[in-house]
Amino acid sequence: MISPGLIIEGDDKSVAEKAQSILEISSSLFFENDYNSVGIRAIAHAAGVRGASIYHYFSSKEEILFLIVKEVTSDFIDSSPLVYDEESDFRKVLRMLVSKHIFYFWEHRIALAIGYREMHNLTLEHKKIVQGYRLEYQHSVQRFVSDGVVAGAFQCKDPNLTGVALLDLINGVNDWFRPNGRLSIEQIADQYCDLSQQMLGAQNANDK
Amino acid sequence: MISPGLIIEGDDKSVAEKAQSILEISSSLFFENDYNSVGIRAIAHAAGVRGASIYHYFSSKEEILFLIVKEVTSDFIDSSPLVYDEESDFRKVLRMLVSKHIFYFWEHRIALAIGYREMHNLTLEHKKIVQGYRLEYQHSVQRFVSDGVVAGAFQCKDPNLTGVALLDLINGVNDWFRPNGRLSIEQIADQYCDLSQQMLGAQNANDK
DNA sequence: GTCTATAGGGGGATAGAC
DNA sequence: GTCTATCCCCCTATAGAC
Repeated sequence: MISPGLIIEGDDKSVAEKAQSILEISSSLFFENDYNSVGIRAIAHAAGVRGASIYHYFSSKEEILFLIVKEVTSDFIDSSPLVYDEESDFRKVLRMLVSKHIFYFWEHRIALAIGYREMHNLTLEHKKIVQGYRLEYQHSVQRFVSDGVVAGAFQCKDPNLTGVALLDLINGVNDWFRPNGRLSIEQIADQYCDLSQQMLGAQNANDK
Repeated sequence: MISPGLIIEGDDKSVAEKAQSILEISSSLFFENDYNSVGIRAIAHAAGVRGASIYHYFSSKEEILFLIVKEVTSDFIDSSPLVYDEESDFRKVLRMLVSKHIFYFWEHRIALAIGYREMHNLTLEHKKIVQGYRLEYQHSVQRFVSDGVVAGAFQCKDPNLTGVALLDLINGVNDWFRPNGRLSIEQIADQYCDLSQQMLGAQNANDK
Protein backbone atom coordinates (compact mmCIF):
# COMPACT_ATOMS: atom_id res chain seq x y z
CA MET A 1 0.00 0.00 0.00
CA ILE A 2 1.33 3.34 -0.99
CA SER A 3 1.29 5.50 2.08
CA PRO A 4 0.32 9.14 1.74
CA GLY A 5 3.63 9.81 3.41
CA LEU A 6 5.50 8.88 0.29
CA ILE A 7 3.44 11.21 -1.82
CA ILE A 8 3.70 14.00 0.70
CA GLU A 9 7.46 13.53 0.82
CA GLY A 10 7.75 15.14 -2.60
CA ASP A 11 5.67 18.05 -1.43
CA ASP A 12 7.70 18.37 1.76
CA LYS A 13 10.84 18.66 -0.23
CA SER A 14 9.56 21.47 -2.35
CA VAL A 15 8.22 23.12 0.78
CA ALA A 16 11.72 23.03 2.22
CA GLU A 17 13.14 24.35 -1.03
CA LYS A 18 10.61 27.13 -1.19
CA ALA A 19 11.33 28.03 2.42
CA GLN A 20 15.02 28.16 1.62
CA SER A 21 14.43 30.38 -1.38
CA ILE A 22 12.34 32.74 0.75
CA LEU A 23 15.24 32.94 3.19
CA GLU A 24 17.61 33.86 0.38
CA ILE A 25 15.25 36.46 -1.02
CA SER A 26 14.82 37.92 2.46
CA SER A 27 18.58 38.03 2.93
CA SER A 28 19.05 40.18 -0.14
CA LEU A 29 16.30 42.54 0.88
CA PHE A 30 17.44 42.81 4.50
CA PHE A 31 20.98 43.45 3.33
CA GLU A 32 20.14 46.23 0.91
CA ASN A 33 17.68 47.91 3.20
CA ASP A 34 16.90 47.23 6.87
CA TYR A 35 15.12 44.44 8.57
CA ASN A 36 12.62 47.03 9.77
CA SER A 37 12.07 48.70 6.45
CA VAL A 38 11.49 45.50 4.51
CA GLY A 39 7.89 44.45 4.94
CA ILE A 40 6.38 41.00 4.68
CA ARG A 41 4.66 42.22 1.53
CA ALA A 42 7.98 43.11 -0.06
CA ILE A 43 9.38 39.68 0.73
CA ALA A 44 6.23 38.02 -0.59
CA HIS A 45 6.26 40.11 -3.74
CA ALA A 46 9.87 39.17 -4.46
CA ALA A 47 8.95 35.52 -3.87
CA GLY A 48 5.97 35.74 -6.20
CA VAL A 49 3.28 35.21 -3.58
CA ARG A 50 1.05 37.30 -1.31
CA GLY A 51 1.93 38.31 2.21
CA ALA A 52 -0.23 35.76 3.94
CA SER A 53 1.51 32.87 2.18
CA ILE A 54 4.78 33.65 3.91
CA TYR A 55 3.19 32.53 7.17
CA HIS A 56 2.74 29.07 5.73
CA TYR A 57 6.54 28.68 5.86
CA PHE A 58 7.50 30.81 8.84
CA SER A 59 5.73 31.76 12.01
CA SER A 60 6.92 35.33 12.03
CA LYS A 61 9.20 37.80 10.32
CA GLU A 62 11.59 37.55 13.24
CA GLU A 63 11.91 33.82 12.62
CA ILE A 64 13.07 34.55 9.09
CA LEU A 65 15.75 36.85 10.45
CA PHE A 66 16.79 34.31 13.05
CA LEU A 67 17.08 31.45 10.57
CA ILE A 68 19.24 33.54 8.22
CA VAL A 69 21.59 34.55 11.00
CA LYS A 70 21.64 31.26 12.86
CA GLU A 71 22.40 29.24 9.75
CA VAL A 72 25.38 31.29 8.61
CA THR A 73 26.79 31.44 12.13
CA SER A 74 26.50 27.78 13.05
CA ASP A 75 27.62 26.65 9.59
CA PHE A 76 30.80 28.65 10.00
CA ILE A 77 31.68 26.92 13.25
CA ASP A 78 30.83 23.51 11.84
CA SER A 79 32.86 24.10 8.69
CA SER A 80 35.90 25.54 10.41
CA PRO A 81 36.93 23.21 13.23
CA LEU A 82 40.19 24.46 14.69
CA VAL A 83 42.11 21.20 15.06
CA TYR A 84 45.73 21.04 16.14
CA ASP A 85 47.92 19.46 18.79
CA GLU A 86 51.25 20.23 20.41
CA GLU A 87 53.05 18.78 17.37
CA SER A 88 51.31 21.17 14.97
CA ASP A 89 53.02 24.01 13.19
CA PHE A 90 51.17 26.87 14.84
CA ARG A 91 52.19 29.33 12.14
CA LYS A 92 50.57 27.17 9.49
CA VAL A 93 47.45 26.64 11.59
CA LEU A 94 47.26 30.40 12.07
CA ARG A 95 47.39 30.95 8.32
CA MET A 96 44.64 28.37 7.83
CA LEU A 97 42.50 30.03 10.47
CA VAL A 98 42.92 33.51 9.01
CA SER A 99 42.38 32.42 5.40
CA LYS A 100 39.34 30.29 6.14
CA HIS A 101 37.82 33.09 8.16
CA ILE A 102 38.34 35.71 5.48
CA PHE A 103 37.08 33.44 2.67
CA TYR A 104 34.01 32.27 4.56
CA PHE A 105 33.16 35.77 5.70
CA TRP A 106 33.43 37.17 2.20
CA GLU A 107 31.48 34.33 0.68
CA HIS A 108 28.68 34.74 3.20
CA ARG A 109 28.98 38.50 3.61
CA ILE A 110 25.27 39.17 3.11
CA ALA A 111 23.95 36.94 5.86
CA LEU A 112 26.83 37.85 8.16
CA ALA A 113 26.34 41.59 7.72
CA ILE A 114 22.68 41.13 8.57
CA GLY A 115 23.67 39.13 11.61
CA TYR A 116 25.83 41.88 13.03
CA ARG A 117 23.63 44.77 12.01
CA GLU A 118 20.23 43.41 12.97
CA MET A 119 21.15 41.63 16.18
CA HIS A 120 18.80 43.67 18.34
CA ASN A 121 15.82 42.75 16.21
CA LEU A 122 16.09 39.17 17.42
CA THR A 123 14.16 37.98 20.43
CA LEU A 124 16.23 37.70 23.59
CA GLU A 125 16.30 33.93 23.30
CA HIS A 126 17.39 33.92 19.68
CA LYS A 127 20.01 36.57 20.36
CA LYS A 128 21.50 34.40 23.10
CA ILE A 129 21.77 31.44 20.73
CA VAL A 130 23.63 33.47 18.11
CA GLN A 131 25.90 35.08 20.69
CA GLY A 132 26.61 31.65 22.05
CA TYR A 133 27.94 30.47 18.69
CA ARG A 134 30.08 33.55 18.33
CA LEU A 135 31.54 33.22 21.80
CA GLU A 136 32.31 29.56 21.19
CA TYR A 137 34.35 30.52 18.14
CA GLN A 138 36.04 33.42 19.92
CA HIS A 139 37.08 31.19 22.78
CA SER A 140 38.52 28.60 20.44
CA VAL A 141 40.63 31.31 18.79
CA GLN A 142 41.79 32.62 22.15
CA ARG A 143 42.67 29.10 23.25
CA PHE A 144 44.63 28.60 20.04
CA VAL A 145 46.66 31.79 20.60
CA SER A 146 47.28 30.80 24.19
CA ASP A 147 48.39 27.30 23.21
CA GLY A 148 50.66 28.79 20.57
CA VAL A 149 52.33 30.95 23.18
CA VAL A 150 52.85 27.94 25.45
CA ALA A 151 54.31 26.03 22.50
CA GLY A 152 56.72 28.90 21.86
CA ALA A 153 55.33 29.73 18.44
CA PHE A 154 53.80 33.09 19.38
CA GLN A 155 54.86 35.87 21.68
CA CYS A 156 51.98 37.76 23.31
CA LYS A 157 51.65 39.62 26.58
CA ASP A 158 47.98 38.77 26.82
CA PRO A 159 46.82 35.87 24.61
CA ASN A 160 43.14 36.41 25.33
CA LEU A 161 43.32 40.02 24.27
CA THR A 162 45.47 39.16 21.28
CA GLY A 163 42.85 36.61 20.28
CA VAL A 164 40.11 39.20 20.04
CA ALA A 165 42.54 41.59 18.34
CA LEU A 166 43.15 38.94 15.71
CA LEU A 167 39.40 38.64 15.19
CA ASP A 168 39.03 42.41 15.03
CA LEU A 169 41.63 42.50 12.31
CA ILE A 170 40.17 39.83 10.07
CA ASN A 171 36.54 40.77 10.69
CA GLY A 172 37.20 44.17 9.22
CA VAL A 173 37.88 43.02 5.67
CA ASN A 174 34.24 42.83 4.57
CA ASP A 175 33.70 46.48 5.47
CA TRP A 176 35.94 47.76 2.71
CA PHE A 177 36.78 44.92 0.30
CA ARG A 178 35.36 45.27 -3.20
CA PRO A 179 35.91 42.53 -5.80
CA ASN A 180 36.94 44.97 -8.52
CA GLY A 181 39.63 46.58 -6.40
CA ARG A 182 43.41 46.49 -6.67
CA LEU A 183 43.78 43.17 -4.82
CA SER A 184 41.82 39.92 -4.97
CA ILE A 185 40.36 38.38 -1.84
CA GLU A 186 43.06 35.69 -2.06
CA GLN A 187 45.82 38.29 -2.10
CA ILE A 188 44.28 40.10 0.82
CA ALA A 189 43.90 36.90 2.81
CA ASP A 190 47.54 36.11 2.16
CA GLN A 191 48.67 39.53 3.31
CA TYR A 192 46.46 39.38 6.38
CA CYS A 193 48.09 36.04 7.20
CA ASP A 194 51.44 37.81 7.17
CA LEU A 195 50.12 40.67 9.27
CA SER A 196 48.59 38.23 11.75
CA GLN A 197 51.90 36.41 12.09
CA GLN A 198 53.69 39.66 12.79
CA MET A 199 51.05 40.75 15.27
CA LEU A 200 51.34 37.47 17.15
CA GLY A 201 55.12 37.70 17.26
CA ALA A 202 55.55 34.77 14.86
CA GLN A 203 57.25 36.81 12.17
CA ASN A 204 60.50 34.87 12.28
CA ALA A 205 59.04 31.63 11.03
CA ASN A 206 61.34 30.01 8.47
CA ASP A 207 58.38 28.46 6.70
CA LYS A 208 55.08 30.07 5.87
CA MET B 1 17.93 101.28 19.30
CA ILE B 2 17.60 97.77 20.53
CA SER B 3 17.31 95.57 17.50
CA PRO B 4 14.94 92.63 17.57
CA GLY B 5 17.97 90.56 16.72
CA LEU B 6 19.40 91.03 20.19
CA ILE B 7 16.25 89.82 21.81
CA ILE B 8 15.93 86.89 19.46
CA GLU B 9 19.51 85.93 20.15
CA GLY B 10 18.56 84.56 23.55
CA ASP B 11 15.81 82.54 21.96
CA ASP B 12 18.09 81.28 19.23
CA LYS B 13 20.47 79.96 21.78
CA SER B 14 17.85 77.91 23.54
CA VAL B 15 16.57 76.74 20.19
CA ALA B 16 20.06 75.48 19.41
CA GLU B 17 20.29 73.87 22.83
CA LYS B 18 16.92 72.22 22.44
CA ALA B 19 17.88 70.99 18.98
CA GLN B 20 21.07 69.54 20.43
CA SER B 21 19.19 67.79 23.21
CA ILE B 22 16.80 66.30 20.66
CA LEU B 23 19.80 64.98 18.76
CA GLU B 24 21.15 63.36 21.91
CA ILE B 25 17.78 61.84 22.79
CA SER B 26 17.47 60.52 19.25
CA SER B 27 20.96 59.03 19.45
CA SER B 28 20.07 56.97 22.48
CA LEU B 29 16.87 55.74 20.90
CA PHE B 30 18.47 54.95 17.53
CA PHE B 31 21.27 53.12 19.30
CA GLU B 32 19.07 50.91 21.44
CA ASN B 33 16.63 50.15 18.69
CA ASP B 34 16.82 50.95 14.97
CA TYR B 35 16.50 54.14 13.08
CA ASN B 36 13.50 52.58 11.36
CA SER B 37 11.78 51.34 14.47
CA VAL B 38 12.05 54.60 16.38
CA GLY B 39 9.20 56.88 15.36
CA ILE B 40 9.06 60.66 15.43
CA ARG B 41 6.43 60.31 18.13
CA ALA B 42 8.84 58.28 20.28
CA ILE B 43 11.54 60.92 19.91
CA ALA B 44 9.05 63.65 20.71
CA HIS B 45 7.74 61.81 23.73
CA ALA B 46 11.25 61.37 25.13
CA ALA B 47 11.88 65.08 24.52
CA GLY B 48 8.66 66.04 26.28
CA VAL B 49 6.87 67.44 23.25
CA ARG B 50 4.47 66.27 20.56
CA GLY B 51 5.53 64.88 17.22
CA ALA B 52 4.77 67.99 15.21
CA SER B 53 7.13 70.10 17.34
CA ILE B 54 10.15 68.13 16.19
CA TYR B 55 9.65 69.64 12.75
CA HIS B 56 10.26 73.07 14.20
CA TYR B 57 13.90 72.03 14.75
CA PHE B 58 14.52 69.59 11.92
CA SER B 59 13.11 69.24 8.46
CA SER B 60 12.90 65.45 8.51
CA LYS B 61 13.79 62.39 10.52
CA GLU B 62 16.58 61.67 8.09
CA GLU B 63 18.11 65.06 8.87
CA ILE B 64 18.29 64.08 12.53
CA LEU B 65 20.15 60.91 11.60
CA PHE B 66 22.48 62.81 9.29
CA LEU B 67 23.34 65.47 11.88
CA ILE B 68 24.16 62.83 14.50
CA VAL B 69 26.44 60.93 12.16
CA LYS B 70 27.99 63.92 10.44
CA GLU B 71 28.87 65.62 13.70
CA VAL B 72 30.64 62.68 15.27
CA THR B 73 32.52 61.92 12.07
CA SER B 74 33.74 65.42 11.22
CA ASP B 75 34.55 66.17 14.87
CA PHE B 76 36.82 63.15 14.94
CA ILE B 77 38.83 64.34 11.98
CA ASP B 78 39.03 67.88 13.33
CA SER B 79 40.11 66.69 16.78
CA SER B 80 42.70 64.20 15.55
CA PRO B 81 44.99 65.90 13.08
CA LEU B 82 47.76 63.50 12.16
CA VAL B 83 50.75 65.85 12.22
CA TYR B 84 54.34 64.65 11.82
CA ASP B 85 57.36 65.24 9.65
CA GLU B 86 60.41 63.25 8.62
CA GLU B 87 62.04 64.08 11.97
CA SER B 88 59.17 62.55 13.96
CA ASP B 89 59.40 59.34 15.91
CA PHE B 90 56.97 57.29 13.85
CA ARG B 91 56.54 54.73 16.60
CA LYS B 92 55.35 57.42 19.00
CA VAL B 93 53.07 58.97 16.41
CA LEU B 94 51.62 55.51 15.76
CA ARG B 95 50.88 55.08 19.46
CA MET B 96 49.21 58.49 19.56
CA LEU B 97 47.12 57.62 16.52
CA VAL B 98 45.99 54.29 17.91
CA SER B 99 45.25 55.63 21.40
CA LYS B 100 43.36 58.67 20.21
CA HIS B 101 41.32 56.53 17.86
CA ILE B 102 40.38 54.01 20.51
CA PHE B 103 39.54 56.67 23.12
CA TYR B 104 37.49 58.80 20.76
CA PHE B 105 35.66 55.80 19.38
CA TRP B 106 34.77 54.52 22.82
CA GLU B 107 33.73 57.94 24.06
CA HIS B 108 31.47 58.46 21.06
CA ARG B 109 30.46 54.85 20.61
CA ILE B 110 26.73 55.56 20.42
CA ALA B 111 26.81 58.03 17.55
CA LEU B 112 29.53 56.06 15.77
CA ALA B 113 27.65 52.77 16.01
CA ILE B 114 24.61 54.49 14.52
CA GLY B 115 26.79 55.90 11.77
CA TYR B 116 28.02 52.51 10.67
CA ARG B 117 24.79 50.63 11.20
CA GLU B 118 22.31 53.09 9.69
CA MET B 119 24.40 54.31 6.77
CA HIS B 120 21.91 53.17 4.15
CA ASN B 121 19.11 55.17 5.74
CA LEU B 122 20.86 58.38 4.73
CA THR B 123 20.05 60.07 1.45
CA LEU B 124 22.61 59.48 -1.26
CA GLU B 125 23.98 62.98 -0.86
CA HIS B 126 24.34 62.73 2.89
CA LYS B 127 25.91 59.29 2.60
CA LYS B 128 28.55 60.69 0.25
CA ILE B 129 29.43 63.44 2.71
CA VAL B 130 29.96 60.97 5.56
CA GLN B 131 31.90 58.56 3.38
CA GLY B 132 34.05 61.47 2.27
CA TYR B 133 35.08 62.20 5.85
CA ARG B 134 35.88 58.56 6.48
CA LEU B 135 37.94 58.23 3.33
CA GLU B 136 39.85 61.39 4.20
CA TYR B 137 40.84 59.86 7.52
CA GLN B 138 41.66 56.49 5.97
CA HIS B 139 43.92 58.10 3.41
CA SER B 140 45.76 60.07 6.07
CA VAL B 141 46.42 56.84 7.97
CA GLN B 142 47.61 55.10 4.81
CA ARG B 143 49.89 58.03 4.02
CA PHE B 144 51.29 57.86 7.53
CA VAL B 145 52.10 54.17 7.24
CA SER B 146 53.65 54.73 3.86
CA ASP B 147 55.76 57.63 5.14
CA GLY B 148 56.83 55.50 8.08
CA VAL B 149 58.04 52.80 5.73
CA VAL B 150 60.00 55.34 3.71
CA ALA B 151 61.52 56.69 6.93
CA GLY B 152 62.58 53.17 7.87
CA ALA B 153 60.38 53.01 10.97
CA PHE B 154 57.95 50.42 9.67
CA GLN B 155 58.31 47.35 7.49
CA CYS B 156 55.30 46.59 5.31
CA LYS B 157 54.91 44.87 1.99
CA ASP B 158 51.90 46.97 1.14
CA PRO B 159 51.50 50.17 3.18
CA ASN B 160 48.05 50.97 1.82
CA LEU B 161 46.73 47.57 2.76
CA THR B 162 48.48 47.69 6.11
CA GLY B 163 46.82 51.05 6.72
CA VAL B 164 43.33 49.62 6.39
CA ALA B 165 44.39 46.58 8.40
CA LEU B 166 45.44 48.93 11.19
CA LEU B 167 42.02 50.58 11.05
CA ASP B 168 40.29 47.20 11.02
CA LEU B 169 42.17 46.27 14.15
CA ILE B 170 41.38 49.37 16.19
CA ASN B 171 37.85 49.76 14.90
CA GLY B 172 36.96 46.41 16.36
CA VAL B 173 37.36 47.34 20.01
CA ASN B 174 33.90 48.87 20.45
CA ASP B 175 32.26 45.64 19.36
CA TRP B 176 33.36 43.74 22.42
CA PHE B 177 34.73 46.14 25.02
CA ARG B 178 32.69 46.46 28.21
CA PRO B 179 33.72 48.90 30.96
CA ASN B 180 33.29 46.36 33.73
CA GLY B 181 35.55 43.81 32.06
CA ARG B 182 39.00 42.56 33.02
CA LEU B 183 40.87 45.44 31.35
CA SER B 184 40.21 49.18 31.26
CA ILE B 185 39.99 51.03 27.97
CA GLU B 186 43.38 52.58 28.75
CA GLN B 187 44.96 49.16 29.20
CA ILE B 188 43.41 47.93 25.99
CA ALA B 189 44.57 51.00 24.07
CA ASP B 190 48.08 50.43 25.40
CA GLN B 191 48.10 46.79 24.33
CA TYR B 192 46.66 47.64 20.93
CA CYS B 193 49.50 50.13 20.53
CA ASP B 194 51.94 47.28 21.10
CA LEU B 195 50.07 45.02 18.70
CA SER B 196 49.97 47.76 16.07
CA GLN B 197 53.71 48.25 16.38
CA GLN B 198 54.31 44.56 15.90
CA MET B 199 51.95 44.40 12.97
CA LEU B 200 53.72 47.30 11.27
CA GLY B 201 57.11 45.72 11.84
CA ALA B 202 58.13 48.37 14.37
CA GLN B 203 58.45 45.95 17.25
CA ASN B 204 62.13 46.55 17.87
CA ALA B 205 61.80 50.14 18.95
CA ASN B 206 63.96 50.87 21.95
CA ASP B 207 61.49 53.49 23.15
CA LYS B 208 57.74 53.18 23.31
C1' DG C 1 -0.73 26.20 -0.31
C1' DT C 2 -2.43 30.28 -1.74
C1' DC C 3 -5.61 33.61 -1.71
C1' DT C 4 -8.71 37.99 -0.20
C1' DA C 5 -9.99 40.71 3.40
C1' DT C 6 -9.24 42.74 7.49
C1' DA C 7 -7.96 43.66 12.31
C1' DG C 8 -5.46 46.82 15.00
C1' DG C 9 -1.75 49.49 15.18
C1' DG C 10 1.85 52.35 13.80
C1' DG C 11 4.61 55.36 10.35
C1' DG C 12 6.30 60.52 8.47
C1' DA C 13 4.82 64.74 7.64
C1' DT C 14 1.66 68.95 7.23
C1' DA C 15 -2.11 72.56 8.18
C1' DG C 16 -3.44 75.82 10.86
C1' DA C 17 -5.09 77.29 15.64
C1' DC C 18 -3.16 79.48 19.62
C1' DG D 1 7.05 77.10 19.64
C1' DT D 2 3.82 74.02 20.65
C1' DC D 3 -0.30 72.12 19.97
C1' DT D 4 -4.48 69.11 17.89
C1' DA D 5 -6.14 66.99 14.06
C1' DT D 6 -5.45 64.75 10.11
C1' DC D 7 -3.65 62.86 5.47
C1' DC D 8 -2.32 58.80 3.37
C1' DC D 9 0.47 55.20 3.71
C1' DC D 10 2.51 50.93 5.59
C1' DC D 11 3.06 47.40 9.19
C1' DT D 12 2.58 42.24 11.22
C1' DA D 13 -0.41 38.85 11.63
C1' DT D 14 -4.79 36.25 11.35
C1' DA D 15 -9.41 34.31 9.65
C1' DG D 16 -11.43 31.71 6.65
C1' DA D 17 -12.61 30.74 1.55
C1' DC D 18 -10.96 27.88 -2.15
